[in-house]
Amino acid sequence: MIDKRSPVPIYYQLEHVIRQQIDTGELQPGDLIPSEREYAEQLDVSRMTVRQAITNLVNEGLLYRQKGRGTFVAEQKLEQNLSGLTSFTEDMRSRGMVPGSTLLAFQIVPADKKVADRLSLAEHAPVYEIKRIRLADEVPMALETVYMSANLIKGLSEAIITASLYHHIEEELGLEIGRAVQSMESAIVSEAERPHLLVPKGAPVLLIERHTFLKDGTPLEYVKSSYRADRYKFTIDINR
Amino acid sequence: MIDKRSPVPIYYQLEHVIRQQIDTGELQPGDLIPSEREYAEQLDVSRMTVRQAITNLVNEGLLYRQKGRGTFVAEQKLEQNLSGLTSFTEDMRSRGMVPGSTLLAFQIVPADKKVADRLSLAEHAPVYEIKRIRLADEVPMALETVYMSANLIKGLSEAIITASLYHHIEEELGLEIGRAVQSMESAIVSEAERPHLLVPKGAPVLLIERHTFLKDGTPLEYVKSSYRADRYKFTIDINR
DNA sequence: GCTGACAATTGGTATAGACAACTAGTTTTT
DNA sequence: AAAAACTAGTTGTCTATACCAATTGTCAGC
Repeated sequence: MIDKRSPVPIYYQLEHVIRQQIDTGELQPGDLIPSEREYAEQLDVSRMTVRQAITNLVNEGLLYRQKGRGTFVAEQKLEQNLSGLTSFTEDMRSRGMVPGSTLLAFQIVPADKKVADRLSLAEHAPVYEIKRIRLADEVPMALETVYMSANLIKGLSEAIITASLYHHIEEELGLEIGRAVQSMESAIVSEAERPHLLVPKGAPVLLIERHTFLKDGTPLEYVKSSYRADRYKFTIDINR
Repeated sequence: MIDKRSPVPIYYQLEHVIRQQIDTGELQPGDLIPSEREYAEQLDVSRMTVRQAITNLVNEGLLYRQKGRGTFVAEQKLEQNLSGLTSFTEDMRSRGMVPGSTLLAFQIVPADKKVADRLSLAEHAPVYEIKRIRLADEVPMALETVYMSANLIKGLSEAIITASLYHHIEEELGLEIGRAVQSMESAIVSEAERPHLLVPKGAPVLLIERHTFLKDGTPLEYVKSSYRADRYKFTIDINR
């Protein structure tokens, strides 16, 4: 089970063992695990070594300690539902729906002041403007407009957009996405959007704006979307 | 600087000192901090104790270690704009507004099916119901309803709520908040809410639902809020 | 000038032990 | 019967020490 002569640190081996016992269900959420001294004696290692293994698992949120009582298996951690940073396609799939898309516009335009600012470009610099209706199970879910620097992402085509834009950026161009800042607000559907979203006059929409940046901080894209409130709810899981 | 007779653990005191030196700029990103042995000798404590302090700061991302070289101050962490998990009070303060609150209702009621489910309680179990108008710069910003198990959080009073509910839970009761799941959607203001929010008929609101859990997985609270769309925008920073 | 050996310094892993603080149950006292 | 004292077991903090592994600089030898 644990090999003291192995070059793999003992605390790391023990971590692995406990992690597996939780994975396989041998240890259930709420279960009391053996005490630190018990592990130490059983494995013939120092208590501090056991402590190091357990501390790491506590920091990961798999276990929690209670002074005077013992150490317990934490409730199952929810997957981090960062639907913000995943693509629309992944987002819909994870919700059990079939994603689709209708291209409304795909062109290179000079950046207006707002877009230039968001992408840290000079005004009138060439940017792609991509407008799409996003479908879920064939029904309109959102209206989306993407802006990206045409100099940064060269040679975009309609085919690439239809396939997977993110795949192209990360795999083909080798650009690494670092972080995204997303803001959300509530609004009433505009008359311009209404025919595309097929909602009644005065219907609420969730307005999402996203700025995506590469690992080195370069702005990659600026996206504005309007989601139908009757079909879309944004969920986020926050760990302290 | 460090008091060995203090009941506050030494490693915790040292953590605080280093954290402050980073805050004040005495230690800049990229700086090499004193070695573990140096700290140990200077403070006349064991190296392991120093290590514990540094390890915690490394886990927080404030420092990073390099074997054979030393320990360095990490690049400035993006502020985690988790406006979801901070309280309304903190959220408003960080936006430069003065938070306020008007208590509409504070009572113990039997949990209905939905609330009981969200809090993992039996139906009709006693829960606090706290309804408030949240103000920012004296103007209504949101309507909020909080549900909490009356058996878990005993002895709540109006005074405690008005002061700081979270402070009471974490400091006085010693409960540790672990994570929160928050969902957001767009909606039209209901006629029941309208008089409190002072918005015209048909105005959009941002509906936020939050479930907060303790470290051990116990549901702590279930909160429903309606934010005025004309005054509130939710921002989130996502790191990959 | 370059290379290799060496030493000094750093963090990484591990030991053995001590006492404090807290919890839960048992026993004794009141 | 209730309260208090005790006990055994837990995690929390801390010490003192040892050796390992990686990095860096120095110095001798070619």
